[in-house]
Amino acid sequence: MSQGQPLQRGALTVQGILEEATALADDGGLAALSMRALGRRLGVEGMAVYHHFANKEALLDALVDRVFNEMALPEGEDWRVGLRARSVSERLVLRRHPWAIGLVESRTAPGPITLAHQDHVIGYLRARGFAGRGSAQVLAFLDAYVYGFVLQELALPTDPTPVVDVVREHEGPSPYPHLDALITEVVEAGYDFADEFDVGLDLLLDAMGALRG
Amino acid sequence: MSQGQPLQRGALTVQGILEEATALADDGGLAALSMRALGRRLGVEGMAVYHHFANKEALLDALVDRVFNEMALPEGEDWRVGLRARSVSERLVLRRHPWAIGLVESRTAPGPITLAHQDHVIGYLRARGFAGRGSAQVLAFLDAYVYGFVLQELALPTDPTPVVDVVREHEGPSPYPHLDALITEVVEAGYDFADEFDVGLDLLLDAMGALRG
DNA sequence: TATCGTGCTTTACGCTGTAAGAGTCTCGTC
DNA sequence: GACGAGACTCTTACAGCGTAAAGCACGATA
Repeated sequence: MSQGQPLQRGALTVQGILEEATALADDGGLAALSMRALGRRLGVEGMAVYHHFANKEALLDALVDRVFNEMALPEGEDWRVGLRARSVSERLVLRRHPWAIGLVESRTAPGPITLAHQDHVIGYLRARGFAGRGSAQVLAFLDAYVYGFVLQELALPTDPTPVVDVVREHEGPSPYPHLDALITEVVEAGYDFADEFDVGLDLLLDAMGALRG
Repeated sequence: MSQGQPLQRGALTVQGILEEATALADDGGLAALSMRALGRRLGVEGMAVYHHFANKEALLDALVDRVFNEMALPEGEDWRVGLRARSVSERLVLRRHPWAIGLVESRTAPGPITLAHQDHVIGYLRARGFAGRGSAQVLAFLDAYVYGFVLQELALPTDPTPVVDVVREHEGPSPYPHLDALITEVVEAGYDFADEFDVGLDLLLDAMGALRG
């Protein structure tokens, strides 16, 4: 699967293609994942991939599905502990593959790995006192929080100084007085947005108790 | 701004371009928004747009920023009521422009409208007992929930029957027993995922009280 | 009237996904 | 061993993409 050297005939496998496609997207974003670039990386012409996937959409479907394989399943008796671990893992996986969350929006047919993952979580919750609808709600609300938080993290500039400059770049009264104050009080006091994930997660987990039984 | 008829020289404005670009993306998704298609809709060659926006990225930046104009700002004394109204509006706007949430991921420099919106919300929260960090947390957690929920809504198939078929399409024991049970108990009893938004939102708003003062 | 800048068009380049067809290699069967 | 059938890959081609560069036409200014 390494770059450049041509493969033996038949050495192109679905697994291998998915691995290289993931690596390609991880490195250069979704835009870098073209069929030709993927072929190049596999030591093959781009069109060769079409013998293993009907079209690019099918490849992307499989890619998204595969991401769920990396997410930890909830474990242990205490559902708060189990769900927290799963959510933490989910966030890390989505940060590792930033292209995945952008793809979710456009694909409406969950793959087998995704279904198996969700099936497991639902079963886990049902065994711990969450009734039918309650289990679905807990899964949906936690996922919503994780997806949304990661989305904000990805949109966060790696270097905040230009934004800070924009907020403060003015003469006379600031156009964004409250953001200005927030920067002074919080951001400049060593605030790390990533730390807030656990805070919000614990608040949400506490709230989920109301959906039990 | 209507389709087809050529414009007078100079009739192409930033506002007009943004309006048509939004309509184009609303209708056919982000993929339908090409510079040539946009020009066609404006009665102009695609390249003409480049006299008003440096490149497509700049256009997309402005599009995302403009979306924030449609979101209601929080109002009233009761912060729970004010925030709930804002979140409900935010969700509706994101559903109206499904392409917007996919764009957020890739743009790290918030525009002036976005900044003004956030500034207002932070000010609103500060005036109602949320200290520096607390106000930032409330905004982040609520947005995370709304973004993530809408993301799931957009990924939801408009017609769930094919997914139901996949879950149940088996001989012998179901590969997804808990999802199968969930469908029986909940989905087939007239479950509407959209209704869950308010449930989760109220739980989260209750939890936000802990960040006050 | 001559000049200039603005706003739009034209042309061109390298990229994209993928349809169609032409090889070529590997098998199972006789 | 010969042969037919598939499976697999490559080649070619097409329409569309973002956008650099240059050209053209008009209104305002000198």
